[in-house]
Amino acid sequence: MFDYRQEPVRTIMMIDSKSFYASVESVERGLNPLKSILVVISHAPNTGGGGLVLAASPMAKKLYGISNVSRYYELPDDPRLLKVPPRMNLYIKKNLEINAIYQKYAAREDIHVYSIDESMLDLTKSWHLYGRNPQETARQIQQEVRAKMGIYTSVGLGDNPLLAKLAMDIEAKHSNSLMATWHYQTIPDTIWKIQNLTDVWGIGQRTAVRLGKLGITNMYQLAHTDPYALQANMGVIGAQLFATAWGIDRSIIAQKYQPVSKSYGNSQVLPRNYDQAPEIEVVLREIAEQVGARIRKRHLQTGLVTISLGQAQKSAKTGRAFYSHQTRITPTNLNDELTQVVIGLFRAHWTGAPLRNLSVSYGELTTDQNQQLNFFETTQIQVQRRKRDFVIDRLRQQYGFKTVVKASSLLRGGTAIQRAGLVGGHNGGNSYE
DNA sequence: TCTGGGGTCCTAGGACCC
DNA sequence: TCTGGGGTCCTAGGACCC
Repeated sequence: MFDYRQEPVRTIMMIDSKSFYASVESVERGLNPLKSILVVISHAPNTGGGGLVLAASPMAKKLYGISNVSRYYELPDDPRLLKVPPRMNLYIKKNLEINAIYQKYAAREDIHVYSIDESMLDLTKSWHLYGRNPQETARQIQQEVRAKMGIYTSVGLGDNPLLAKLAMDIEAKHSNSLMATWHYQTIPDTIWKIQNLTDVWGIGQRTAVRLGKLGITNMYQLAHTDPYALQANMGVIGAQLFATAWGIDRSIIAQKYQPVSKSYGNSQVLPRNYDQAPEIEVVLREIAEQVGARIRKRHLQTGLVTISLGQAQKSAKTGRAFYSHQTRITPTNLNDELTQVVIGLFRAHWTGAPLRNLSVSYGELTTDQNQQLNFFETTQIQVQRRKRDFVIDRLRQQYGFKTVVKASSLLRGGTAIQRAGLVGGHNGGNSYE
């Protein structure tokens, strides 16, 4: 069907730090990450102490069937099981150290940090410097990370990024060697053997159901369906899925991924249902300013503000729990302007139904070389406001969030003070304000 | 499981323009 | 003026990933 001679053949390595958070916590305690029985569990202040398992060690998974979405109350009451709080800042630091090791093996532009525990390396030009074949080089990287960091890694090798990622997800993670290699030539024995569509990167529950309606329930069937019918049915996604089934991925790491963020946003689940506009607005202001600080730190301005409101219950009318609204604005990164837009969106669109989830996101980012002045206020006032925002940002970076707190955050409903020190909504681990 | 949190990409339909 | 046609921009929603 496909003439693979036309496809790019590279040596791509997808590396995943096994049970990363749990492994870091094990190593910090002098335990072997494969033998320890440990879970990292978040006590988010907003979920009433319910707690959510962010990571479980392999043995914890095996012995108790704990998964990464287990809740605190589902955990067994067994003293052998270590339950530890997350330290997000530590994981970020360890991730940087691991990637520094990778940089010995591949040039910076040939490394793509995919997530906090996954990186993709293009070793086409460099693998031969370290081993007689790519597998030997991969083994050496695994050993070095294990020796220096105590962390085990799963490695998928492939002729392109897609094959490497699938080799890692589907085979390497579950094999004893923690390594697997997938080539174009072995697709019938690898991709086409995948029975569960949702195991495949890019196919979630909804897509699996849609494919099921077309009579497609595994990867072999997907590869042997009529691609034109698929595309007619599912658009670009259909074409992409078909390519995936044949292991086709024409991207090259150095070209495909530009690390520039397109948007920044924060969201949070509220500690209870909020049904009063003033207390909802307090939290929206807090989030609006939190995201504002993030874009100011990167010297960006936003031209597109989006809020998303999650209801306590699905709407009887629409059947949905979430709705979002956005608006374009003259680019800014000033708190007063951002909060004004966010609150304006809220007041224009809130249905009045109780809310449990709030989010604010800033897109259309541009650099803030020059401040856009508006027509309604004097230049002096606007410049002062900008300075004030930056001064507060610096104080908080140095001395902690609570150094400067808005009076409104002390009102009923505010969550910012409680959440100070969280990283990605979880405990940063080195913040004792 | 949208009652964890932070992102990206795609699509349908409407507004608006010529 | 849903009965001409093409194009762009914008918004809201859906789906997926880690």
